[in-house]
Amino acid sequence: MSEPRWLDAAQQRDWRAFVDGSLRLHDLMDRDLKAKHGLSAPEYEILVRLSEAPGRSLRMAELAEHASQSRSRLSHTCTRLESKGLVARESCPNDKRGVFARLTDEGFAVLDRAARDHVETVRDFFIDVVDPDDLRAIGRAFTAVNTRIMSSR
Amino acid sequence: MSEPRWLDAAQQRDWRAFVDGSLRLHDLMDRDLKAKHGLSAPEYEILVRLSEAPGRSLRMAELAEHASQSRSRLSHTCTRLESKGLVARESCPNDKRGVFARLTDEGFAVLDRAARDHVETVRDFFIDVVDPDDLRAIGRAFTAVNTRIMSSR
DNA sequence: CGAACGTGGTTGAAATCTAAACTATTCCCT
DNA sequence: AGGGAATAGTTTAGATTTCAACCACGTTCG
Repeated sequence: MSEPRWLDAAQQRDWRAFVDGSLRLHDLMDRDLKAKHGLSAPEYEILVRLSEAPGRSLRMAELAEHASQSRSRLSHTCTRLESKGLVARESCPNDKRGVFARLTDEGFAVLDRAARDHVETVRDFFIDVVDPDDLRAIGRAFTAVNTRIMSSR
Repeated sequence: MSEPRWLDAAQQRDWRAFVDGSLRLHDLMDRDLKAKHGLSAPEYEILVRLSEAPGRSLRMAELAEHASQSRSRLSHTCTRLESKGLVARESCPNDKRGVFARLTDEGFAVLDRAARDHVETVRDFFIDVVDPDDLRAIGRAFTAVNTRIMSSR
């Protein structure tokens, strides 16, 4: 039961700044999307990933992976998106267990409008206040974090 | 209705890496704390802030601010923490509307144990996989983000 | 003074999220 | 072929979070 390797003062400051900043930033984006387009952040994320997939369609499990959501949560969220007419579920011919989620035309239209506003907010509160070198550092760092987390399972 | 200033490919990669990485990282921390100490991330955050306050005690509004939580959420969470015996509510002598949240000795003990494990996880999945220069960049960047968000209200 | 407004905090209901159980299908192995 | 383990996805129940309404006290100003 030895003493843990505590962070030094600078590491602690940096880690805290990140925890705080990222929480507030996510929160801000969520409110912004909700207020302007009636989409929560996770919903938006799902639409984005679908829009980039071939045929604007993905298997549920794959979509969950891309959108960093649990399958259960994805199921619920998709049900909501479906009832709003933004996403459609289609069964998979090969694998009878499988289900595709497909972005509808209306879903695409909603996403298109939302993305236009969203990018401005991202610039306003993130890109424009961060030094370009620091932005690249963030990209490197979180790519490494993602790799680390993936490798842990 | 002009074309928005979309992010370029590199900015997009970096922003996405951050969104993804930070989501997964928060999620990981939350699960880790829950599994080992029965504390959710927001609960842990509250205990940390209280432990650092003079008298291990803060006004609710101030605590909400420090912990980046809505007042309503803080109220609910404190009620839970109180029923676990980790936090105590005390009324404020000066301002009869006011309420102090104070960390109990048991709360402090629980936090102490949790923090020892938590710091190892933070190292394992963040500090140790990020270049020290990039860590400083993250500190700078999110400090700026926090400032920007604060100034917007 | 006292009426209007602002602040601190709580509450209840509705929405969302998590964890575990469950159904259906496919895979693997003998 | 066929029985058990694994995978895909959903569902249910319970916990947490949000949102708006609310109560109590304080502050301001005519």
